[in-house]
Amino acid sequence: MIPDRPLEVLKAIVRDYIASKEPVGSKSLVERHSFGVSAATIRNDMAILEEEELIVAPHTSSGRVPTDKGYRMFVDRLSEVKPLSAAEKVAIEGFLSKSSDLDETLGQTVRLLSQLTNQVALVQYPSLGRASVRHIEIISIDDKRLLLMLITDSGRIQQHVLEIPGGYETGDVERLRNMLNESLTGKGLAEVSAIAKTIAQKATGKIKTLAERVTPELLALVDANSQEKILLAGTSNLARREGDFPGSISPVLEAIEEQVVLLKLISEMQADQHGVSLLIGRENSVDALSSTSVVVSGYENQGSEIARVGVIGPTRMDYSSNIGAVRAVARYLTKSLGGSQ
Amino acid sequence: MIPDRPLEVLKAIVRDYIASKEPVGSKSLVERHSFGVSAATIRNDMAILEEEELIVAPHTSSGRVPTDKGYRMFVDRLSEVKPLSAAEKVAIEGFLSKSSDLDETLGQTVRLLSQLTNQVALVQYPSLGRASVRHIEIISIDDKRLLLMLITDSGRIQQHVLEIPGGYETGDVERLRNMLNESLTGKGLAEVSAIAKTIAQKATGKIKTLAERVTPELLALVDANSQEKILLAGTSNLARREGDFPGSISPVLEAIEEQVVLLKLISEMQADQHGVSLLIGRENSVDALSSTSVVVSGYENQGSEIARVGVIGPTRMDYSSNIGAVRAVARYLTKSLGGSQ
DNA sequence: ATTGGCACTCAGATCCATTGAGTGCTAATA
DNA sequence: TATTAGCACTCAATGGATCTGAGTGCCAAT
Repeated sequence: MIPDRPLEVLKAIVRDYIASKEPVGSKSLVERHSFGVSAATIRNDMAILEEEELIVAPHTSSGRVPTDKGYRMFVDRLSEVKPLSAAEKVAIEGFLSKSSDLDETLGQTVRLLSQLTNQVALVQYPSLGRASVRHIEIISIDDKRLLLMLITDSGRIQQHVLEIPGGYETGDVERLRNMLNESLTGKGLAEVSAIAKTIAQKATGKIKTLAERVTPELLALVDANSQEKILLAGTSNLARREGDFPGSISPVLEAIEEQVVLLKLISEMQADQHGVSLLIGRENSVDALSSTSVVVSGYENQGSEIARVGVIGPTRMDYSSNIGAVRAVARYLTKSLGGSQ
Repeated sequence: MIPDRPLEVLKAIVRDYIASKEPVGSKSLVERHSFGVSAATIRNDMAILEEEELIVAPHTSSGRVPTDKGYRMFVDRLSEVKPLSAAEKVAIEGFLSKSSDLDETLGQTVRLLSQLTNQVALVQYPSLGRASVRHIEIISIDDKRLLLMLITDSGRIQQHVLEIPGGYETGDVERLRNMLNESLTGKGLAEVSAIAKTIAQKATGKIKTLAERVTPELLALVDANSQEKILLAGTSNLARREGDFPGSISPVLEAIEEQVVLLKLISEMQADQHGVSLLIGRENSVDALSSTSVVVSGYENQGSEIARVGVIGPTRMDYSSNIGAVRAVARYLTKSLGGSQ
């Protein structure tokens, strides 16, 4: 319904605004781009865009600035994902091919992504919800303490130290471990709860009391710790973009530090056609983040999405590049996990 | 050499400046404090302080502001550590008595400290350097991968997943584990390198090749990963103090994100009489941190300091409270570790 | 050693005129 | 009907100019 040229104008406005931080006016627009029409015509087009709430003027008779809706239109219909440069690809390959350890891989990924985009990068740990048990380990640290570990098929390792009354021998612990592994390996985390209880019942004597001490902790690992977890990097990149935030950046930083909020945000996002999903400005429900945009993509293991990775930055960000970088990093991460997990 | 009253004046200047953010002048000084002398006399005293470079005037004929040297004098000779309120003590007790898991304890500690002080809090992981091996664990994740773990007597757990050629049985792995534990448990980390090599030599057949694969990784855990590690919390507290930094806060945030720099900083600090040590402003060598101060204290396990905990904030901070909070948290942390490690 | 008095300084607030990028509208044009 | 040139108008930003007041340094008197 909106004719073509006005849309082209919108595209130009978004690009110029991203580049210059200044509201862009009709004159500078015809100078920088060759529309083949006069500034007056562009002004007419801009009137249409303003009518549609795609752009807005910060004050009467100043240049225009894209609205959230304008950015949305831009990314959905007007922009192309910018492919990474060769150098960037090399950087990614080099970074991610190093390790087979999940913690390290994710840590590197998030740092890489923040460098690539100059934004705050985030990566979500594979959620325990859909994972299954690969291995359970119980280690005697000394006669009064055990280290309980849960390794899932996504490679995530959870551990917890717990205290027990003395008097157990290595054999006891080992027997319990074997029992747990036999019945739980391969099972989905959701099933662990029920199964673990029957184990505690089946056991006898010393082992039973030990099992009664251990299984609640195991459930706690599955349950309480199945709270998702997020890794952040490059927080200072936000501060560098200080001018892009009205007032102070401190509420923004606070909101980002609040993992729960972030997690809710990124898990509710639905991937679009590119496998990348984004929230622009007030599209998210967190007030403090009303002038930020979030770009995330899922990464996979064994063919299904296990968690998400992305960046968060000012609404006025370079969407083309950031979408490209997030998508690429997500792919490489998937590849890197698939190779070794 | 500096008479008493001028020092009292310095004390008042520091306090007023911390409270008001405004350079403080002679008149407001006599109003707020009862020195029993006139403003003119205070001015004379201030001239002495300025002579000694303890205070400075931002511009001719404005109020005075403490210099780094002035703050130093204040904390060393003029201020008392402010004891925590009862409520704060309760908060600390409640927080730290929960868990016996090192990761959790440190994570809680750093968040607690940042809330208590409204500053950026940091806690250093127990350094591996002085620690000894409590336990080594090798777990078969599947037939091609092992999880190698190193648990030290400070409670720190390091882990790494490594790939091995197939064809090993559980027994092989177990045997190697036992060998490693027998020779390494209780040994200092510095000795691990030498001992591990002899083990690889002593072993035979399958075990030998396995050992040859595993020991380098074990050394890597000890060595490369004995890079110290720091946990941060409350970064947004810095942003809230934005006005306290000349120019932008972003270089400050960058410097703080740079763990290496921070680590160097806090490990070089020497504890003073209170068990707390601090760097004020340019006393530290990092340029970006020239308008921040760092307050740290060591925490102990088995009677000797294993790492440090503290806060970092603007030079214009409330030293009395922050020193109190850091000291208290360090003590409780020591207690908490002593109880369960 | 302390004080009242006084001239002096200077950052910051307030006011005002100027500037210029940018707009909306209208009437002419293709 | 779409485009354009022209023009009056708006308003943020800029740059003096002026005023104000907190604060100083110094000196002579106590």
